[in-house]
Amino acid sequence: MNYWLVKSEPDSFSWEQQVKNKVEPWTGVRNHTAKLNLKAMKKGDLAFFYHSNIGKEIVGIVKVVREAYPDPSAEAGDWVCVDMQAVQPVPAPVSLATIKADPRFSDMALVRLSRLSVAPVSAEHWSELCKMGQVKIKKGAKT
DNA sequence: GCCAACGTTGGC
DNA sequence: GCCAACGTTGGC
Repeated sequence: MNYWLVKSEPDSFSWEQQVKNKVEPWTGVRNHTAKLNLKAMKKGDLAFFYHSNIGKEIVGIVKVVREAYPDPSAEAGDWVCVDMQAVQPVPAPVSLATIKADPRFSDMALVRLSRLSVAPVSAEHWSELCKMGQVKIKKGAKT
């Protein structure tokens, strides 16, 4: 089981839409590093849903329900997407400013590679961020 | 709206 | 194959 963080601009696709649609293909990744991360995702992996640009905070948790397959939105190239399912919201959204201010997270990909839209999260960071977000762990969301 | 970081493109 | 120029992303 691995943990991830995926970014989306709420203007194009928001957490609210993810919740409404329940399962949504995570398309549009056009960065090779991000693509590698998508390919490394396994069914059942969990990911933080992060709002970039507007909000700049972790607002929810999603689960990988379908592993990498060719991105139908790509006109050319071997880009991939996965299907994400909304699991639960983060009751107390954790902002980028908060994460940056905490030395514990100084080596997080989110901090170091601000432009990477699909990034890995260590188990330690995951459980710590869940605590900070006052996330009540549901089934399948083991720490 | 500006700027820094990063990726991509194109000339050599 | 190197590197400068340019475009895009995302934080501020």
